[in-house]
Amino acid sequence: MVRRRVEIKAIEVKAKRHTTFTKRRQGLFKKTQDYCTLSDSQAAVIVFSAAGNFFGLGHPSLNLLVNRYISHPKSVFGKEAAGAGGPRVLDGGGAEDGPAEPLPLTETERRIVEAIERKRWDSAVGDLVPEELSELAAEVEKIKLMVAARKKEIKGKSKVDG
Amino acid sequence: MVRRRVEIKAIEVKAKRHTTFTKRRQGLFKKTQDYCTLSDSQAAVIVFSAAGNFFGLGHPSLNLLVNRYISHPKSVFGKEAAGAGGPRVLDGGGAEDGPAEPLPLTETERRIVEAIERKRWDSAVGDLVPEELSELAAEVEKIKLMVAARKKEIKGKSKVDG
DNA sequence: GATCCTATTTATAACTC
DNA sequence: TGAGTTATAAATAGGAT
Repeated sequence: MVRRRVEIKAIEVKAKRHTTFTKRRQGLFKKTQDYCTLSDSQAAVIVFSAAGNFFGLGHPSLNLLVNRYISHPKSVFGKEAAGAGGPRVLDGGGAEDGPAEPLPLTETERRIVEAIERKRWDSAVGDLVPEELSELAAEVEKIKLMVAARKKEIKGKSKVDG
Repeated sequence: MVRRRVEIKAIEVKAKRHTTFTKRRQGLFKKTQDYCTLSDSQAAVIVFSAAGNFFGLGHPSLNLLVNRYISHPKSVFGKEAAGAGGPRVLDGGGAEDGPAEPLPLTETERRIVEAIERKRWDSAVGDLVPEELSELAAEVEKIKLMVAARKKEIKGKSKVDG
């Protein structure tokens, strides 16, 4: 019965902390869904417990929202991002013409090129560390998005041009 | 003064809908932050308005959480490789040693390599014809599967953090 | 543990400035 | 527009089962 108001600080007692982790997550997810319905918006929640367990929710879907975020200019993955300290992304920013000389490749990019040339994707990926995997995963997402966009473009043209 | 309880359905009146969109987002973000503090967890929220405006929040950061999600086995990257009945394995199923000399690249592969080197994925993909798109899509699938497999491999080796 | 209960705290719909 | 105010609905801490 909520004997007293909550202090917003880490709950010391493990059992209580876990109960709160479970109960509040339910509340958070419900609020997120109500939010989308009421305001005709799209929202997603990503949660990782201290132990590393994953919980996620998204409307219409978590993957769609993550994709949308990744391709958004305000994300570090987005085309217009590329802040000084942020992780490097492909297509590093300019809508301008291609650079006169190739930009230096990251280690991950170098691995990919090598993998393609040797037709041995597996051997290249097999050595990646977690950070590189995340980078590669983000890059793959970008390719997927562009493939989808190109497909849409083709579809649109075929309707008009035959 | 909350004259009546909220019905969870799309708010018709535009002004009201937008007010709710703004106010509830504040509440959602606050709850998310409190949640992380109280239960010692990590959480992120991604929101897109109906008009396409982006709002995001993450603890410790949105990018970190998205990265963590992307590389998590339960994301789309992990799902497909997880099951025994999943798609067949990449790289032609051969456990054989790599070829002594590089195989000739397909036109698509050549495009990809060039794209990586120029950091201009978009321009490369933008010129693809449907057949090439299919090929690229297949390549992307292969990367996804190997990322997932590698992720699984890492997880198995390390006991992981606390 | 999960789920139900319920006294309180918290969030917020309508309103005002 | 956006930032309070306040009466009421919703969420929830601690208990009970």
